[in-house]
Amino acid sequence: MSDKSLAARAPSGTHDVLWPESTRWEGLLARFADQVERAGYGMTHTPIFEDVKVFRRGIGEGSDVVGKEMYEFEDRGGRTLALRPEGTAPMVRAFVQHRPPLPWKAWYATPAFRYERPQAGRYRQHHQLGVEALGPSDPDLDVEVIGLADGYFRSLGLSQFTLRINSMGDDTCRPAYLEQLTSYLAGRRSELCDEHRDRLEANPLRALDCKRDACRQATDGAPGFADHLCEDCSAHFARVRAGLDAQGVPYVLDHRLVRGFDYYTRTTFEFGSDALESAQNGIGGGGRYDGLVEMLGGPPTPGIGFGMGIERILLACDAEGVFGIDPPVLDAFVVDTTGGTSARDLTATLRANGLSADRAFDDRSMKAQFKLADRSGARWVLIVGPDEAASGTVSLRPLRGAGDQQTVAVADVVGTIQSAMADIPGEAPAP
RNA sequence: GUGGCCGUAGCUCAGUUGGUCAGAGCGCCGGGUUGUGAUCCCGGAGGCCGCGGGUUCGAACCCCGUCGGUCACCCCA
Repeated sequence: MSDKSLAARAPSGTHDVLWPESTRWEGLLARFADQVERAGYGMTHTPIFEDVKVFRRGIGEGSDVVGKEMYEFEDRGGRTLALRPEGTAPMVRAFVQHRPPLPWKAWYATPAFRYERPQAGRYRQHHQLGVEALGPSDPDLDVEVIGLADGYFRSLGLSQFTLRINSMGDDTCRPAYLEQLTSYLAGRRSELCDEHRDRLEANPLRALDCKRDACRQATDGAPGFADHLCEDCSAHFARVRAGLDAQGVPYVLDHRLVRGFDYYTRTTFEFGSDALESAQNGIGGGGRYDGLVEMLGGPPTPGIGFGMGIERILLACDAEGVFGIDPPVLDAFVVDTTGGTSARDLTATLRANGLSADRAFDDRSMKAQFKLADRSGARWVLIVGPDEAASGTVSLRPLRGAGDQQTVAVADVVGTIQSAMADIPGEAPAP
């Protein structure tokens, strides 16, 4: 009995990742782990939900994410929890709780939840990869973190993306800048779009990032943060840019770059795909958050990190035609037309000897079994028909590449395949 | 959350101002004379046309609602 009112589909804004698409996810993860671990970052797991205060205090009450996008709920014990809307605050909370030695360099892969109107590239449950580096205030660390993101994207084959960077100053220079910006905008209050006219005092920075023409024009001559940094912030930012230049990491300065979380200080950056038509083209972003550890109850500890969205990276890869799905690969596929017992035992033997092997079930026709063998990407098909069964042999037929079909004794099957594979560079089975 | 567009077999889609229109390609399954896939040929299974109401003699095609997708805004990964 089917029940159409019970829609058998994932909730709005969520999605399943089936094979073989999932192989891309695995590849993405493996590549990321390889790159950041070579830079000294260690994999870190934190809970998928936290006390809601971790996000309220960390990301900021005024942010859209906290204000209207959190999956907040009360558990049976009356605790108010929230599914993590991003990765940094939980990581910093874990740091404050455990106080690992500095510098603490960690990476994560996690789902993130935000209640937004779904769109292509924007999901209510999406997945992020990221790193956090706590301890040093050294601008060279900024360069390292940004460079890791840039290098990772390039290693996937992506090239059509733009890195934008800005500095948002610190407690020393930000108040003065905000004052200047506010008074500048106040003078042009009537030119701003409705929304930002109302929010001018609450969050003047937002107007800089507005896409409407009205705000665009009104803010064209607005003072840029980069020109109003204090001495320390200015020197820091200069060193970051020099480092990126030295490492050949291309970027553009963007004084309109305003990130949505309250915890950012000094360096902020965003990677946007130029291959994606959609407005949802941000594939990664991050920045320094020198005050966040304190906000979450820890000792003054600078930090910087980035997060990137797996779904959007994949969309960008599709748009650029890179990092495609690897075809399935199997060492052997057993075709058995004698009832299946040979297939049963042969696959077990092959697997026990480190080879990958599969077979058909339900006693299908030889033609059907061969089609499955072909689809499996198997290098060899092991055929067991009446003749082989009677003589205790197996016919070994290469499905891909050169070679003739040969008949070998059952006892020699594993050895024959292993030695054949040893002749092919890079295809030797795991010991 | 606001506004626009869309929702037909597993996938991509065609369906004439509502009346044999429930279809195609791909995929899947089976067969092509008794042991060999990816090509080719033949055949087959699968949709109450997202769901629920309404209008009508009659709706996949019209109206309302709802769910989902998508685009822009918002915001971000």
